[in-house]
Amino acid sequence: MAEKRKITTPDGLVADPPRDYFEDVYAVVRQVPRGRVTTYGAIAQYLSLRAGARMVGWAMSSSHTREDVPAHRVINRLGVLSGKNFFGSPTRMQELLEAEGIHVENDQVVGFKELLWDPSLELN
DNA sequence: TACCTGACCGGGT
DNA sequence: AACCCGGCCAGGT
Repeated sequence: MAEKRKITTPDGLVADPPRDYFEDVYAVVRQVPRGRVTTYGAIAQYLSLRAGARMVGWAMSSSHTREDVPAHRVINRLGVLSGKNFFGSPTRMQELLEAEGIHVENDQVVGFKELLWDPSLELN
């Protein structure tokens, strides 16, 4: 996993360098265990991304070519499959989750709070 | 340039 | 949970 780093702007503000946090995001997603899920916000918080959870979603939208990134395990804070339209078919994301024993009802992971894998708690 | 939208989120109501 | 709001910032128009 790439080193977390900060840059300082001429204004003296500390910020994340633009754009290159994509790889950091993928590195975290690759560590989400089978049968567990994580959220955009949890990833953003773990990486201290100033850009926030929204840009984690942006990073994920560019991950479709990466077979080694289990993008289906990333859901929103309410347990909803908000990214399902970025998978081949409308049901693909759900099918991938169910293949891991995760139950989905109405585009929402059943019992997602118990299945949540928070990198801030699980990683060092 | 200005405005809009979006795999988002936390806080307030 | 639901709704609204402001904050976040990359791309498109």
